[in-house]
Amino acid sequence: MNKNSKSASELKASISRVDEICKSNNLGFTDIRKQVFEIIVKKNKPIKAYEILDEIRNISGKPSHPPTVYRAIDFLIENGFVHKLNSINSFVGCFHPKAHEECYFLICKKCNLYQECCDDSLKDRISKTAEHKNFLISNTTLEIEGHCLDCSQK
Amino acid sequence: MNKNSKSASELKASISRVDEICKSNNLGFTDIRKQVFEIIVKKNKPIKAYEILDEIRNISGKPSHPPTVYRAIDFLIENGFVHKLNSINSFVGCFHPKAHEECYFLICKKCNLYQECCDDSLKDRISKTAEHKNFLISNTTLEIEGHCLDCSQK
DNA sequence: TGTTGCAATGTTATAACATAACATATATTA
DNA sequence: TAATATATGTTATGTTATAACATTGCAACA
Repeated sequence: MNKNSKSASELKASISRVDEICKSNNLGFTDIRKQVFEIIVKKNKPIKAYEILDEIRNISGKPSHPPTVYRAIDFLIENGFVHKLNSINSFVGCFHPKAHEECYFLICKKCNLYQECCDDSLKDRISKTAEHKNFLISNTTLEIEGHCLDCSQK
Repeated sequence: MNKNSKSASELKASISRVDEICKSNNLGFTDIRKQVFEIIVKKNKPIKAYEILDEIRNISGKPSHPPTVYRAIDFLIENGFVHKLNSINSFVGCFHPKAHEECYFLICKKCNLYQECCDDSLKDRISKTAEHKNFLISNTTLEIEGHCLDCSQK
């Protein structure tokens, strides 16, 4: 058992949390969206759209197409359940949806593990700079690539 | 005349600065690399690889292929003359090559203008957090999308 | 003065990532 | 039940990027 796999209960909790949010916000957490979310969260590493597509095909045995996956991803991102890592064209689940707007990521190039972080002082620093330049932020990408402790020791 | 265009002298200065750096570091600033750099700098907005390719084809009248452009871009990025904006798959010239390792970008979604910024306190904040998590940074992507003053007033 | 080695470029093909456009289904409700 | 809205299916294609191998040009040096 891989150290990155989430326990069944963590996984279930994560899904039901999103389920709750959708219910109370009147968002359709459809089967496809749920399945895509589950695949992303289960992997617990950045996953690519076409990997998700393959998973779906394997699971269902039926044909499935890119737009299906991208639409589900769009929904999940729009509602803060998933983030896109632009530097590696991959997606990760968000473990505290609606709890923040901005976050940043540490991504290990070797083992591919990532950490999602929130840091108010960093967030403040960024907004202050933007403000100072009279810039109105709509979204921020902050991705730090490198090596995690384990991998840098090897 | 567009407010974003660089004056001929600024452009020339930018190119000769890179030229100098290449000479003193024994890097081959070949015709193609120079041409790609010039196209990027001249545009003064984020430019896409295939736009560069089109430019080259227009200028030379000869066939030209993606690898040509991507190789030149790789060289320019490796040596800090150009940055990639991951959030919009585009490239921008760096106006203070070798003067820094990390920088961040404000990108206006409307007019597509960008600002490159260096902010030591922000940089410190980021390295401290990474350090705290025993993470060894190799490169950072920090891109802020939104609206610049002009565009948010319109 | 070959010829060897290397860095850069040319060329073909294809991989990887993402969306447009239109058809169909499903659910709600006027 | 017709109208509307939301979601999904399907085909095709657009966009971004690289693999793989051939060729060129030039410098080192035997």
